[in-house]
Parts: sequence; C-alpha cells; structure tokens
Amino acid sequence: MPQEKSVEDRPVLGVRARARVELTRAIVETARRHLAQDGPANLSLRAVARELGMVSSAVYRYVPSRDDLLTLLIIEAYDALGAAAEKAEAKVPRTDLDGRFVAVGRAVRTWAIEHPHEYALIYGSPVPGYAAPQDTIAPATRVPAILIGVLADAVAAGVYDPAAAPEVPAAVRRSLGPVRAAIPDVVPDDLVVRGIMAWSTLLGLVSMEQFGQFHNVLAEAASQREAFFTEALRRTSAVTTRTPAPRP
Amino acid sequence: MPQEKSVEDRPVLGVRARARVELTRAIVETARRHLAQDGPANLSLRAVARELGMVSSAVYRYVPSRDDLLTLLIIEAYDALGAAAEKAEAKVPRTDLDGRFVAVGRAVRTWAIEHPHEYALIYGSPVPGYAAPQDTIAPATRVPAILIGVLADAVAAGVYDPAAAPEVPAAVRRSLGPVRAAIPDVVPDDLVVRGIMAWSTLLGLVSMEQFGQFHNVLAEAASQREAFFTEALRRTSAVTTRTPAPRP
DNA sequence: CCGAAACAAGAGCACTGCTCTCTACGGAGA
DNA sequence: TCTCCGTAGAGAGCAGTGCTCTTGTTTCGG
Repeated sequence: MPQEKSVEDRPVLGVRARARVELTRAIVETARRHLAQDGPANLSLRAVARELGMVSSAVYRYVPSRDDLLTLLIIEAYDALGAAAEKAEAKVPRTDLDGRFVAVGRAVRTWAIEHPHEYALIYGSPVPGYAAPQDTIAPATRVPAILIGVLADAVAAGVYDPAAAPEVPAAVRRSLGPVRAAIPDVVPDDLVVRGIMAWSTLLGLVSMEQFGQFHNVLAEAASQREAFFTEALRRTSAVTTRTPAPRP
Repeated sequence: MPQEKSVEDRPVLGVRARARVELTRAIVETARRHLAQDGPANLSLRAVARELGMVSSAVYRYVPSRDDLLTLLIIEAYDALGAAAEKAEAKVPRTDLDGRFVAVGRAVRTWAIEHPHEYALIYGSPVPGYAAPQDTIAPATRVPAILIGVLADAVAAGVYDPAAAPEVPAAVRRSLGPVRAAIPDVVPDDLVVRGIMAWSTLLGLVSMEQFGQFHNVLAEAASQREAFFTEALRRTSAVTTRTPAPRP
C-alpha cells in the first residue's frame, strides 16, 4: 500500500485521502459484520460491496484481495480478544496469580462464545494461504503476553521458586529459543514449558467446545459448561505456577 | 439412502448395484485425494467428477451434496486417525501407562503432520453446517476411547487410588453426565476431569502447531518440535494418572 | 491550468454448487 | 419373452463467486 505513506506525510488530508481512509474503514467494518453473521467461508467481497452501494471492482481499489480482507479481520479479532482478556485480568488483584490465569481463560472463552466466527478465524484452520502474514503475529501475542506476566510474577512473588526448578532436557531447551526472547530471564525454562502447556490447554478447551468436540461429552447447559471450564482452569493454574516437588 | 437396504437384501448384487458401490467408493477416494492436496475449502465436486470422467450432475446420483461428501471424508479421517492411534498404543506394554498416553499423543501428532488437511477438517473450524451429523460422532470417539482405557487401567493397577480421589464440585459432576456413560464406574469424577483436560491439552498442542500458533514460539526444526511435544506429553501424563496429593 | 494519478462503473472470464430436462439402459413382473 | 419403470448419465442453465480489464470521470499536484 504505497498510498499510505503519502497519506501520512500530509498533515491535512485532502478530499480523496479522507474518503479513502473512510471507505477502507467502512469496508472492513461491514466485512466484520458479515463475518460475524455468516462465517469466514461465506464472506463475500461482492456482498460487502453491494451493501456499501458500490460495484465489486471498486472494492479492489481499497483491498487487494479477499484474503487480505480476511487478514485485516484476523488482526481486528486478535486485538479485540486481547483487549477483552487484558480488561478481565486487570480486575484481579496482582497477588492472586491463579485468579489472574482463570480470569484470562474465562475472558477468552466468553469472547469465543460471543464471537464464534471470529474465534474460528484466528484459532481454527487457516482459510487463506498457510503462511500467516507478518502483520498478524504482533496482535496475536497479546493474550500470551498477559500469561507471561503471570509467570514472571509467580517467580517474583516466590510462589514459584526458580532455585527448585528442574533442568529441562537440552533439546527441549533449544526448542524454546524463539519464545525466550519474549520472556524475562528470571523465568526458568521449566516454567516456560508449563506456560506453553497451560496456554495449549486453555486454547484446546475453548476450541473443543467451540468446534463441537464436547458434544456427548459435557452437558450442554451453560452453567455446567461454565463450571467445568472454571474447574479445569483452576487445576491448570495449580499445576503451572507452583514450585515443583523434587521428583526422583 | 433407501437403495442400501435393497442392496443388503440381495445376496448377489446386480450390475447396477455393483457399479453403484464401486462408483461411490471411487468418488470418495478421489475426493479424499483432492482434500489431501488442496484442503477442505478447495474441494470441488466438479473437479472430482472431471477426474472420474463424468459430468458434475452425475455425481449427485451418488452424493447428495458437497457437504455430505465432506461428512464422508470426516468419517474416514476419524477412522484413519483412530486406527493410527490404536496401533501405536498397542505396541506399548500395558503396565506403562505414561508410555501409552505418550504413544497416543505422538501418533495423533504424526498423523496430523502427515495429513494436515484431514486433521484440519476434523479438528479445525467446522466447514459445513455447525451440527455434526450423527454418523460422525461414533468414529470421533475412537481416540478418546483409548485414553479412557488408560484411565481405567490406572485405577486397576493402583497407580491412581480412587479412595484418595477428591470430590469434584457438584456442578462439575453434573457437567460430566454424558461422558460418564462411556467411562467405567471405577474411574472417579476427579480422574474423568483430568482425562478431559489431558485430551484437551493434547489436541491443543497439535492444533496450535498445525495451525501455526507456534510460529515465533517454538523452533521450527522437526527434532526440537518433537522433543518439546514429547516432553509436554510426558508432563501431561504425569499430572493425570497419579494419585492426587491431599491439598489443604 | 493541465496532465497524471486515483477512482467508479461495467462487462467479462473462469469457476463453483446445484437443478432441471432429456435420452438410454438395466432389471423385475406380466 | 416382452414391457414398463426407475435409475443412470449427459447437457444446459441458474445464481453466485473472485478477480481483471477497459472506459469514462474526478481530483490533485506541479
């Protein structure tokens, strides 16, 4: 998008530039509504154009392709989910580490229930080409960043004693290379592994519920689903941010 | 499919009936190949028909719709995955409970890596209408059934002492209603919850890797991915099939 | 002020799922 | 054995999709 640079340069935007940002916003917004209603697979560029009263070819002036539009929606979804999780976690006292983890998990689940198609878009099978564009990885880290904060605070508060942390096998330590760059050094590898496992459990639970894997497994009533989920989150937290018992 | 009944009745199949089962098999088979190559979203009935040298409308004599064809492929995928997991688990000595769980987990992951689109079809965001047809739920239980066997053997072998099992909250116990029907009574609710969590962790790990959520988190090298995964599975098993320490 | 760039509109291409009509043929009853 | 009847295949066609190209029109900057 070479236009954006010239747009950024001009302090006062001309008629054309204003119309461009406005229309781009309108396109993404109606696309988001269509996505929420019909799901990623049924998102139609032509339908979006129709609702905006323009012809389909005109949309291509603003969005390079359908996949790029989906990428924009992916970014929006990651951001919305991240905001919801941050808001929920911020309400819990800093010292209540389990409460913070559970709050994040419940926020993710609640957001997924309220935005099933958006959730499927970001955590389901990727619809566009497999390679996730560079723009999506930053917003995708928002929720994990909260969990990293909890891990770091567990060490800081002494709930997890790094001195008692067991060494992880060398191959496992090497596998953690990329994520180590985003985690404070005080968090030992053992706790990093636990954190990734906790995050996987959380997403696994939400995805399985969202994608229907809990049919004929858990009761359908919302209150019981909620009870099970909260229990699972509490147990997950209990095996994550705790000083490990020395094992023979 | 009212024809099937008459087909079952006749001991010797006529030319028409033979051709029907043959062609149906051919359609599903080529569809499976197309699915493996291009993914569920790009599966085209017309392309399948083209490859079989028939016109698209003829396929509708055998498959009611594209979604029904996908449902058939879903059933096949569940069965193939279940077979792979069963085979891997059968090789482990019955007494090695952790080994059996890890074997199942590794088998699921290996199968997912070898059949990414099939995996996405069954454990990713559902492509057809949300309601999973009745025919799919039976094959879907194949892998979980193996894990249930491990849980039951943990109780039988005394590795998990049901006498020491803590009571789960009443709402959680009620949420387990459906799945209890498929689990021996000797397995206490506490262990059922652990089992569902372990299964969620396993699927969460595989899905996150498969859907690209581990980019910039774990190293890309296959050996390191494998090492991390095995470690995670071992840890998951270790917190599942063990007599719980009494907590204050 | 004028040329270049951006824009909207429309036609068109190749493709999809699915329906309908028409013709040919296999199989079972009279 | 012959005669229907239901099934099979072929083709045309409909409505929809993503995307491209051409043709005018409007806006902006030198």
